[in-house]
Amino acid sequence: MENGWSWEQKPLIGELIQGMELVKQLRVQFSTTSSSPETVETLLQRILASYEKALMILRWSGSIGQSQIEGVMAGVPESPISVNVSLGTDEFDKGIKDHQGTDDISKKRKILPRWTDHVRVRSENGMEGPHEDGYSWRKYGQKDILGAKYPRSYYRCTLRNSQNCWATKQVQRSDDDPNAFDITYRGRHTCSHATNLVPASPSPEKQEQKQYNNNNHNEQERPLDILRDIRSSLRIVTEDLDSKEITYPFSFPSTSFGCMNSENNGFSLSALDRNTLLDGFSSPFLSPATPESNYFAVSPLEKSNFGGVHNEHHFESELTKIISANASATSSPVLDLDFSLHPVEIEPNFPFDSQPFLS
DNA sequence: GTGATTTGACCCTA
DNA sequence: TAGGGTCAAATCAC
Repeated sequence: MENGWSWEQKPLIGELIQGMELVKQLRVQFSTTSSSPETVETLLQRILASYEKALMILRWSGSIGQSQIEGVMAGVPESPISVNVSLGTDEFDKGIKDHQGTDDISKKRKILPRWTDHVRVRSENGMEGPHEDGYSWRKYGQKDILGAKYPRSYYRCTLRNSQNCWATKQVQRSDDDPNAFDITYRGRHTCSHATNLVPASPSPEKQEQKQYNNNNHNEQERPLDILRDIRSSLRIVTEDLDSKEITYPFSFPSTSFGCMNSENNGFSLSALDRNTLLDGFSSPFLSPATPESNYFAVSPLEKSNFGGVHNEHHFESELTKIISANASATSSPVLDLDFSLHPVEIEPNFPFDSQPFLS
């Protein structure tokens, strides 16, 4: 990055300003007797989201030390599932480049857009079965990888032919932890499988998430409870920090929101896609509108922020900052951009109510 | 019989 | 040219 601040400064400032605005609103809410607890909680969540993102932006720019981040990350409970997201703009650019000409149906290797979702999944029973991610995959190959103890398996969407869905994933058992699987998603699902899929016999994880989603759909669970559940169902992996590989619960809606624009040879989001995407983020943190994921999502206010982003690539970068806690941990492809996310969390006892903060 | 998996060969990229 | 990704025939499972 030629300038550590040039590109992320605006969103950072935006997040901080928004956080302040929300705090002011919160103060007003506190001062009015008519405000419901839900309203206050919603505002709190949006504030948290803004500050989390601001901190992430700072972290990307190297302005915050890892130790500080780890400090606020303390206290995150463990779960069998962890998500490891690594982002690379090289991959993204490559994806844009590679996708050119994918319409030709030659027998040459199909060049998929190479944005990837790198996920590490841990399986407590050691079985290679933690890969339920809402999609149906067919294994089409296995390969011994140089330097890897275990072979890499290749899967593609079973709806490849019927719905022309070219999403693939690679699953490789971790060398150092045989119970862990590194899953790399390539390409995006264009099929409708995920939203229609009803697993015949869902795993406990699935059942748990299903129940969780039902709660979301019924909107019976209070947002903070949801947030607490998300935290309790996720494990933040802090391993491998030396290699700068970050780990953070992170995902996108499974809904396909992007498309390649062959005219300008770039990644773009159609108006419909944008709406679809943003609608998926329409409620604070969690999106009942989206069937399978639990999101730390963009608040409605942030829609306007997105709207202010003129550069589509930049818009995409904004999307990568959306933190998601997906109980299934593997279901949502993520752009593989070349910067790293680092764990960020606001301390639960952050003194929002302190006078200096509110003033 | 149908669909999924395995596996060796082929092809592409770096 | 080596290594990784995909194809497709053979095999397996239901």
